[in-house]
Amino acid sequence: MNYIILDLEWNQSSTGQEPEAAKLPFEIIEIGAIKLNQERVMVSEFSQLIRPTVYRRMHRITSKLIHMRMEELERGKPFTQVVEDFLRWCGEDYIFCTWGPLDLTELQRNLRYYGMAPLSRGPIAFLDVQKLFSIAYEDRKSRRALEWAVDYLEIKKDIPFHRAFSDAYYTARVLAAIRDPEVLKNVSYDVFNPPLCREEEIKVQFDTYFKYISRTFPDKTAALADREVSSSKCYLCRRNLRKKVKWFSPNGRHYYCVAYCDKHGFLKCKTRIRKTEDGKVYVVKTSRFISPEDMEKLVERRDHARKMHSHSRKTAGKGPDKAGQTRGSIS
DNA sequence: CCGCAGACATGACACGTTTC
DNA sequence: GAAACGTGTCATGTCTGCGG
Repeated sequence: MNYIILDLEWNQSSTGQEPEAAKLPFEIIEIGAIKLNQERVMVSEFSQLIRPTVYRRMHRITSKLIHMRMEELERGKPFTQVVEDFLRWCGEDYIFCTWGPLDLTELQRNLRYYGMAPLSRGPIAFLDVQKLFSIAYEDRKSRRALEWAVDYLEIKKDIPFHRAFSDAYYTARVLAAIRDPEVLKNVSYDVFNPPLCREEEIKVQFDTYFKYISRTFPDKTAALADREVSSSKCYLCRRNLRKKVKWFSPNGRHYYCVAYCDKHGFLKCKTRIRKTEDGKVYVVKTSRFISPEDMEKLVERRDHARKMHSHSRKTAGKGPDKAGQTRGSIS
């Protein structure tokens, strides 16, 4: 399997007034890519400018960043042709790799705008090299700028940043620098097209956690009522577990619970509600085993939310409530 | 019935980080 | 500038139980 390291440059409305802005907030103006083989050795490259059809002026911040002028883009080819060439160049057996989670979403949005065939019916597995860098060299959570990672790894900066090809090139260098093959197993999913039915749902086991991306539901209540969403299952035993800490939410967007498995210990589930473009919702649930200490920390976090809540009630008199601690009603 | 709180919900922000 | 994501705080609500 090859690695296709993809980077896009895009432009946006300079006024924010264009009616197209709702359909196409970002217009892709350049595609750059590097192909690595199975051994992560560079075997091919792709670089193409795109002649814009929507935004005829370069946004001032964009132009400052990518050092490109509209006149240069006139030499570009139409988006549809460039994408066709690009996908042909990609070949058959590959996985997309990008710096950060945005590029595949914007690529698909542009494809849809031009009425082209979608890359996929549902979610697309890809490697977010920005995330892999964090897993390999930092705390798994931080997200660094590409140049930061290049400096950290002492990769020679022989071409300027912020052009599609050069950023794809540097991203490929960072990917190739990651030694531990286990890190590459941390695949991400672009959910521009969420799963529409049970069969399309994503269930993946990673080294230290399990990820579930649900099909879409009409609303949040329906999503939280679903058995698969609300369950706390040991992903090693495949058994449903009894909850020690029931579902609670410190902020209304994330939900947590802790269950206990006789064989594997405390299992923490974290559920995030995501909105789709057409107003539906889907759920991303991750499960991981935690230590008894971390279990205590989570309980404290719940109780802290409770305390903050009641404290604000007291100090504010008849006034407003604070963030509650169990915003959901997952059973 | 009213007033008062606590518990439970939820949306609107602000901040900090990244992408272009 | 605009968008996305995570985190946290603030400003609104509703529901329920208790005492009067």
